[in-house]
Amino acid sequence: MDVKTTCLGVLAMGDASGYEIRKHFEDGPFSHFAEGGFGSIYPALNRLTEEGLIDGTEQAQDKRPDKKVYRLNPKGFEALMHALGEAPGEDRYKSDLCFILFFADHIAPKRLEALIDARIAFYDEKLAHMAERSHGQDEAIGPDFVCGFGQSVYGAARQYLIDNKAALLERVAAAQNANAAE
Amino acid sequence: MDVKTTCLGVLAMGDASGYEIRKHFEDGPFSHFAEGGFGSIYPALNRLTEEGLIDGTEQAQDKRPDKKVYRLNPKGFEALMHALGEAPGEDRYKSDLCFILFFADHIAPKRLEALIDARIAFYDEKLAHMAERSHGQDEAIGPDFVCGFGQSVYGAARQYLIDNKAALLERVAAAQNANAAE
DNA sequence: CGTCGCATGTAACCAGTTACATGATTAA
DNA sequence: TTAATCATGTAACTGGTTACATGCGACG
Repeated sequence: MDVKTTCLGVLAMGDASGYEIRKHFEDGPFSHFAEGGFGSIYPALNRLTEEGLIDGTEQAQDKRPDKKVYRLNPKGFEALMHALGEAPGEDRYKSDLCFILFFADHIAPKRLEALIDARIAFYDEKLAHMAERSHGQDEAIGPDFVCGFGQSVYGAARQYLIDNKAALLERVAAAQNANAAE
Repeated sequence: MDVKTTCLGVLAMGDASGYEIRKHFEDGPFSHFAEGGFGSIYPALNRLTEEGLIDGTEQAQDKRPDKKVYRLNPKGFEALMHALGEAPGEDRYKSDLCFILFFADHIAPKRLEALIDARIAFYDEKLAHMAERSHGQDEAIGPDFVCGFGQSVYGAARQYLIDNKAALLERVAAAQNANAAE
């Protein structure tokens, strides 16, 4: 799924400008499994327009820069459905934190604690943000399911960190003391 | 964390050839949070050698192609420690499956079921693989912690899919019937 | 007889990131 | 006055993927 397809997906949920699409990538429900900055969104939107999958309308705004609002057209909808029909690529998860934690025995316990606490706070924020969105029985089936999935996964990650932080810190401190005594 | 740093990390756990490093990216504990194919590993190894961070030794093998086994040297270890000391980038998670599921109401229930079942099977495999590795009380503190984290997260994801599959399928079927009746 | 595993590498390509360019409004 | 939000875009870069090139041994 490249940025182009992801933009198509955002536009299927409602018309939006490039700027607004990026906000969806940052905040909205898409943020949990897709990404993209300005430098990829604007060119993607232009290419999609060229290909006749979306239509852009310039809108002048009061006390704001003009914006171009894009709308998915039938051809674009078809293209999205086609992408949805293909075999999904594998999920990819990249985590610098895990990489660092993998070498925990070489890191100062203080730093480990700060790193883990920061991550717990991050999950707290994410979860609070997601909880306020899921107001329940609107008929958004897919978004509900995916949002629940995200909550479930983030919740488990958060809980693991909370439950195992102290033990990790202890083990690391013990190992480093033993090493220093040698 | 680029491929170079990740290679340094793998080599910190023991000497390895490029081929073996890729296997670690695919199978080993690194596979959950790092990636890299041949096309990025071999050039990375060559650059690391040029920079004097690792040393390569050619080893002839019986009935096998020769291999170059790399070893992390003190300068390389320092470089790894330095990378570990920097602020970690944000985790990034990219999921085609979530994107597809987000539009569940446009997908045939049969396909949804197949997609979800395949993913559950995938998690089963991952979890089985991880469980067999964690033989407990070896002193690998960091790997243990990260492995536990992975198990926790994968377990939650798997459980969510199992628990919510039926409800999703039902809701989608109902929505699609209502739509067809219109 | 095919294809999988071992083993290393290069070259072309491409997608996406970063930095730059511009500029008004509004809140701290 | 400083920073943030709104708003769009380009150009350079870079990192990683894909495809290609080569070749033997083992297994089914």
